[in-house]
Amino acid sequence: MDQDSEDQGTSTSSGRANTRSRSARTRAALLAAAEEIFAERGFAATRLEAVASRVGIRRASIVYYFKDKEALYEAVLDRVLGGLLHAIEPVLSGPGPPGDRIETAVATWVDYVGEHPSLARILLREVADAAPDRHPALLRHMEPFRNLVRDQVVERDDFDGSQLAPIDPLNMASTVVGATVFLVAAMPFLVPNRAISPLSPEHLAAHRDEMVRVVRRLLTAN
Amino acid sequence: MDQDSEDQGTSTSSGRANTRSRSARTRAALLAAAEEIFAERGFAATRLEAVASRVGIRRASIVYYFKDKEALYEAVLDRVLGGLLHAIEPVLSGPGPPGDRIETAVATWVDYVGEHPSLARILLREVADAAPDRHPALLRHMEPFRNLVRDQVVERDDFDGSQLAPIDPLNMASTVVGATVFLVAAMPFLVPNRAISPLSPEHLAAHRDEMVRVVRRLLTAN
DNA sequence: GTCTATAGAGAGATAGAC
DNA sequence: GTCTATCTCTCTATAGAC
Repeated sequence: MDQDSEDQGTSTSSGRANTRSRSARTRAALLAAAEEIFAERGFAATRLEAVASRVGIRRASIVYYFKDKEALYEAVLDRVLGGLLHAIEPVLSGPGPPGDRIETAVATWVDYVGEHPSLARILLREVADAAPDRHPALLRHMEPFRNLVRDQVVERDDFDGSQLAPIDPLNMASTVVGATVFLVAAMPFLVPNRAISPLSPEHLAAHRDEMVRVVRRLLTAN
Repeated sequence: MDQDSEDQGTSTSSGRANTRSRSARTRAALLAAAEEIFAERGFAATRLEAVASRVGIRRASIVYYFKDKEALYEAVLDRVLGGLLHAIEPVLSGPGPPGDRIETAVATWVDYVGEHPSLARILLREVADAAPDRHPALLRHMEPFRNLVRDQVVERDDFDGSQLAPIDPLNMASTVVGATVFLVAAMPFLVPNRAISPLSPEHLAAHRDEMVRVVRRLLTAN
């Protein structure tokens, strides 16, 4: 989950100042373009031609940075999920009572996705791709998140000696995540007129509050 | 939205008893197979070869029933959304106070999707495909649903003279639909062991109750 | 680093026999 | 109704020049 793995060294040897820099910039542009296009079209429908041309290079040149289409996709997943983890992990592992932190994390999650619609679409597709056998690429990138959830559950058990609400944390997480990604992806085209707006701040705020209420009840009740 | 458009007549003329029947059965099998495969792989990744072979015919024979891949997909959408409408419309348009009917419709929705995981995946993909410009095929099939929602809103305004809760019905619907389809698609592979189970009855029941609570609060509060 | 050129594999669509 | 055969196009991956 290495957000920025610019690990092609600072130029192999006796590096000129900007040798690495151009490469890094092209690589970053490639990742950004791929993220958008994978999100909008899905893996199978994405044309490497489209990714390359958006960056201003030729299709065959992509291979200099990424072995093949799948490696590119994996790198995108890594980047996009790394960003999410980076946003959520600190608030979830911070100070304060577990319940509060979870609520804050949910609010953070909603805001983050609202600002990163690509993430919403990619999650939507990854989950749709999940099959009894064909585990989606997502699974390989989810361990940090699973650990976060597990730690929270453990902490909550410690913190609040009372019988924990018999919630399945995965059930809860799935519900919140699903509601948010669907909303973020769907609203822009469900709302008749404003074709382009990603998601109005009011809608997003209402949704965020609603999600916080949902987890609050789930964490409290029973 | 014609659930079963077996409108190739009862055999063109002087029909033998089963001529139409074989055709209809193949067509139905094709639709069922296509629904599953489109749901699991998505439109682009679906191979007509896979659909044909599951039905026991050759790829080229599909064209006898459906002009091309896209026509097949449209027919699948039509079928699957028709089934959903068929399940929900009566309870939403039935007797009783609007609020109650909406809550019952939500419960019906959750149960229906739980029994039709293909629908969950297809909705997930359709929403992910939605783009500022590229309106997904789904849009063309959604009018009946939009009408249902609109009628409910109107009725509720009539019924309950008090100021209606200032909820955006689309926001609410999107949240519920998203939460449910995501859960239905994700649970089977999020839960470690039981690789195959579509969704445990307990999880589904908990989710259904939760969704009903969510809409109840949204319809009441404010 | 980026390009041109091409190999090679599918996959959808079509024609026409049975 | 279903099949075989084939056409054609698109896209990925690779080789190698600059």
